[in-house]
Amino acid sequence: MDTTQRTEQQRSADRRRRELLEAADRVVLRDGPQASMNAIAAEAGITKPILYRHFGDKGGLYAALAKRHTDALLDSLRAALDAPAERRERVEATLDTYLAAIEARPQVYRFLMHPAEGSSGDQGFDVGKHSVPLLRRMGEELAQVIEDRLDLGPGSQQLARVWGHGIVGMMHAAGDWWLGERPCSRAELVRSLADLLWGRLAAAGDKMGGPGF
Amino acid sequence: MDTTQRTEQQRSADRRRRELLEAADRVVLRDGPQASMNAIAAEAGITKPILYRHFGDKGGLYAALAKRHTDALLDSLRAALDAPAERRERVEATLDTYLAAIEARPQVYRFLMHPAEGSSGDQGFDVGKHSVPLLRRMGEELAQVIEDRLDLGPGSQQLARVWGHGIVGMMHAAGDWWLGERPCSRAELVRSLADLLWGRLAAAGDKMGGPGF
DNA sequence: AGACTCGTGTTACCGCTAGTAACATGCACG
DNA sequence: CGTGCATGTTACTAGCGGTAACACGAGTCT
Repeated sequence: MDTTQRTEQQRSADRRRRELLEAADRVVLRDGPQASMNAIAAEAGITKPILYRHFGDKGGLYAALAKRHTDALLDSLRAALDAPAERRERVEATLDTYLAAIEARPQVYRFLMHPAEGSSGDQGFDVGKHSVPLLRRMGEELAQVIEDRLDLGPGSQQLARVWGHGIVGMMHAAGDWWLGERPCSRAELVRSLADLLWGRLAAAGDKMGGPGF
Repeated sequence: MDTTQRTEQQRSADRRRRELLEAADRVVLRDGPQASMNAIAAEAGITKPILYRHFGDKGGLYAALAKRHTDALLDSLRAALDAPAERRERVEATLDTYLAAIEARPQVYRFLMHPAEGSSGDQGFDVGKHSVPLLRRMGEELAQVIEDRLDLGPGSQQLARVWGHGIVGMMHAAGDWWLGERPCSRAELVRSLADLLWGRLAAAGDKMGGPGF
């Protein structure tokens, strides 16, 4: 009875937890990254302390919420990355998948990327410790794929990690800028970025005299 | 006399403004991005409303403070970008300059990159509107250099802008990750990133059967 | 001289936030 | 029946960004 009861309660708690996360999701979709704990609690039809009992603090709620979307996005990216096609096509598909995701749900994207966690405490503040986990996870994941699939010679592991984080950062910054200004279509952006990764920067000729950029 | 008086007052106000900015600088260096207006006012030996009379709101103070460091960093980057050397060397010098800067003053860097402006208001929240200005400025600047110096054929302006923001994002993300984990020396990181930009990703061979990444 | 303005500074407050303590209620187990 | 235990509430703290209202000193006009 003890174990059954326990699982029963556990399941109930998990269900409640999921409900709360969905409510939080709705609020974030509506209000963006500044969604307050009060607003989320109200949306869920309860009050703050319950939220805190479930998630500890705002960071905990943020982490749980972020994990959902991050996992979902990473699944899509993995699928694009593992599709049966040429390397260039895969890269383009992956870029396009990411860009389509941030285009479809910009509010969620903002929440994930710019949590705006400026609260008290955190006096020590180790640099990079509170950095956005989505970018890091994408970077590490991509690094793994690169290392697994590419023959990079000696020092391949470190090279792959640098590239993983670098490419993810490129995708992120370009996407952020593109989302704000919409200077071109998604396909054009994808193609331009892939061209950059394919070495067109180094291959391009100088425009005028002297050594070009 | 009116004009003289006016300039006198203006100079006095400017001096005070600079003093306040330096105090803010000190606090940010000490407390990181969560530096509060109260703390900055206390450091400057005054109280909050004066700060607000000078800078309007926290965003104004942030903007003024950011402009200083951003301008300084951009000057360094321009210098590295304009040095008389081969393209690859310039790229490496620029990357190294940026990384050296964030390595030397990580707190300031965090303040510039992650301002954590989560306050009230801003209900509308247009995506990308409040994005980090340093990254954008660096991206635009780099885009200009690329467009000026490289022969990219048709659509060169858009391509240059995409690349500018993409490269800056790559540099930023890789630098952020590197600063947190320190997995290698600065020189190694610079070399790896330059290799990425030079197309080694596309040139690398597959490791096992089937089409590689 | 006296009144008037203006920049500089203060205290005391508002509304908001994250987070918590203390108290109430329902429900299963001995 | 009473005893835990989870769930829920109200009411609070401390601190934030931001502001209104008041006070003082210096220069100016009549």
